[in-house]
Amino acid sequence: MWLSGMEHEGAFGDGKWRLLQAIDREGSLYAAAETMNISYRKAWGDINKAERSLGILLVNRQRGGRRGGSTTLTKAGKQWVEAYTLMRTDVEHAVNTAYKKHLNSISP
Amino acid sequence: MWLSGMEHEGAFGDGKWRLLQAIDREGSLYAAAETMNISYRKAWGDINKAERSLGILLVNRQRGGRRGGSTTLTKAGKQWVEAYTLMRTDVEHAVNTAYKKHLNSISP
DNA sequence: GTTGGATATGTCGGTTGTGACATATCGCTT
DNA sequence: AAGCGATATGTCACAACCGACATATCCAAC
Repeated sequence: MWLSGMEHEGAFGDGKWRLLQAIDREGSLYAAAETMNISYRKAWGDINKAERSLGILLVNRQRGGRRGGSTTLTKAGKQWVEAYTLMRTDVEHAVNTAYKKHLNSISP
Repeated sequence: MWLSGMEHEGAFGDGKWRLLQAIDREGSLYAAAETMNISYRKAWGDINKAERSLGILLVNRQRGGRRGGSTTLTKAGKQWVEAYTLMRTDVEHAVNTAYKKHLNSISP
């Protein structure tokens, strides 16, 4: 499952969803990218695209400082993750049910 | 919505679904491709991919003859279209409901 | 056996998406 | 002021996908 809009094609999906969760755990985009085995550049691009697509500020970015900086979820970001998680569960369940109901007996 | 499998990525979706319906109406792949404004080559490739992905013979192909040939849905093909249509309706409804329930109040 | 109109299929060039590389920037700490 | 470790961003090459073009093949009707 993923979301699209009129202007933004792959606005949000499970990849960005897991990335946001990793940011929440790690406290930085850099560390989150590492744990997901993707380049920092990609992670950064994904977050930006998600924010621009959704029109929601998902993360607080902190540059510089002793520890270089940090990235954390905004309140709206946490809300979004929570809501997406719930929707994802509902949809997954519905798809499973519909699949079993209609296609399971036909498709090998 | 569309279906994928372990080995086949875009196995079946609304495009192929509409193509099968067009074949059922027109009685030939050639005519179906025309009404959908896609090349015969693409339509042919799509049908083949769908059949190989699903492991189901969806159409009867008839080559040669006075009228050149024809393509019609097999019984299994009609069953598949019917089942996919039902599943599609269920999923669409569930997605709408889940979206309104969880995301509508958040996303602009 | 020739024709007509469809199916069948290889190939190739353009388009788009995606990630790696390189580099700039920031600000606390020392 | 120098260093460090993170964020920020332009660029570019490569892969993967997709459709257009070209061509071969089939067979009932005549």
